[in-house]
Amino acid sequence: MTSYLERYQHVQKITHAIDCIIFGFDKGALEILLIERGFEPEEGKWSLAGGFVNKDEDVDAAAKRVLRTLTGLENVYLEQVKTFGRVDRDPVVRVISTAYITMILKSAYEKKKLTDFGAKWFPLDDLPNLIFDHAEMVQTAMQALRIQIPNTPIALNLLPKKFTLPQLQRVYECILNQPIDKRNFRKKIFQMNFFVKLDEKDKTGSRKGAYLYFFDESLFNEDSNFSL
Amino acid sequence: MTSYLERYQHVQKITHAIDCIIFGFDKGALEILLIERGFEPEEGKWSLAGGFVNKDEDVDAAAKRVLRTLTGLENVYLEQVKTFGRVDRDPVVRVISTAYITMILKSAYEKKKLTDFGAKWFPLDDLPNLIFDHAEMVQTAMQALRIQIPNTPIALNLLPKKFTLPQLQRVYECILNQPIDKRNFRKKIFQMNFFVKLDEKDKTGSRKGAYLYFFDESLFNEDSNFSL
DNA sequence: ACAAAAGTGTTAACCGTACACCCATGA
DNA sequence: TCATGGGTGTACGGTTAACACTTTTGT
Repeated sequence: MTSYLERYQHVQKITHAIDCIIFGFDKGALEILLIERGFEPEEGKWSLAGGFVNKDEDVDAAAKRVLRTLTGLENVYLEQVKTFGRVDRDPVVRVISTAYITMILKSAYEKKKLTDFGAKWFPLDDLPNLIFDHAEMVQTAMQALRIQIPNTPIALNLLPKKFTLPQLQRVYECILNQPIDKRNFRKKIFQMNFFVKLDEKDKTGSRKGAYLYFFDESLFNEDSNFSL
Repeated sequence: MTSYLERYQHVQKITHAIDCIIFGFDKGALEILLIERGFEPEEGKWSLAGGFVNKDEDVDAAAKRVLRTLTGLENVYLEQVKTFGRVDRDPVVRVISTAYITMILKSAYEKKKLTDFGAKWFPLDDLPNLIFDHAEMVQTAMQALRIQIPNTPIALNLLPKKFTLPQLQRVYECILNQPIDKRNFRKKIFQMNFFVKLDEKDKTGSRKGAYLYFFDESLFNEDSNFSL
């Protein structure tokens, strides 16, 4: 009987990458953070924020590391979307890449880091040419997002702790790419008891001002019937 | 400016595996095909059908190859579930593994191959101890399946081309793990025009016999409003 | 005073769900 | 004839979707 290690002797190893679809929300629109590629092939095109997985590093941890390096943020929302494994997806080197959806607060990251890395925000409906299969990764991420947001509160990661209902509705409209009826949207909010209304108003969006709300995690954990 | 290849010089490579959650349907119950592990560690436990991805092979192709080798079947339904990337998921060697849902017709595969590989069918509700994180893979696959089957016809891959409605209902009940009302189930079937009723009956399940149906792919492609 | 965004209820259509009996057949 | 599984329709309740006007306030 051959030993376990011997069985692995002949096995081929492959570079494993991660790529992050980093979503942000600003001025009423969804954006994605991209990095300009400074070398061939595909020089001048843009790419998702990515990196390679080290031998002694969890794949999820690699995604966190890339996020931290690029934005200075810890505890970012991260979710695996899919692994892209075509041999020719990178024309030069064989790389298998696992794509992650991530969401960051545009007010919170370290802007200097982004400029160091040549990163830039692009509105979702006006993306530049992307390298390799990164456009497909974005498509796949959007589909996954659209399926999930009616039943989980992940979209809240795009807004500050305190947010207004018009802001939240706008986030949903951007992700679903369709208008939502204001009254029906609020009706659903009010059916969930973990959206807590504050006495403060945010006046940046209108003269009248909109009430601020926050999402009570512990109430949500007791009764997580999320539906929007 | 460093060349592209130089940039990859230092990058660590990792063994990449695929593992297939192979579903089958037999005698009114869902089953999974497992392989007995004949070597340490975890000797005597069972594992999903897996294999390694070659350098010049698409990840999807590796999954197809494993399926073909094990069952002799081509054109099997295959769908990526998730990539499992913890450093310690295999205690001896670093292996990243992409899990696939697959469905095969229990009447169609080559039985001899299965015995050659030490493979065996297990009912879903009575699985043996699985190696590594394979139990988690099965869990994840079931969740993914349950979400998908109301809106896609993938569950039909578990049945022959011609099938009866009681059979199909049973498949849905097994995957969702709950009884379904017969009349409501049929009402939904009849709303979709791509389920075509034949004049033949299948008498293996009852004295009266149940009408056979088939799923018309081309009608489905025209109007794919699948809902069950 | 007016422009601009926030906030508020009701109704009709639709969909999901519950439910019980007859039918065909082989043993 | 009887036991077994196949086949059929309706009514209720809940959910979703459509819809218009008033309020607040800064300029």
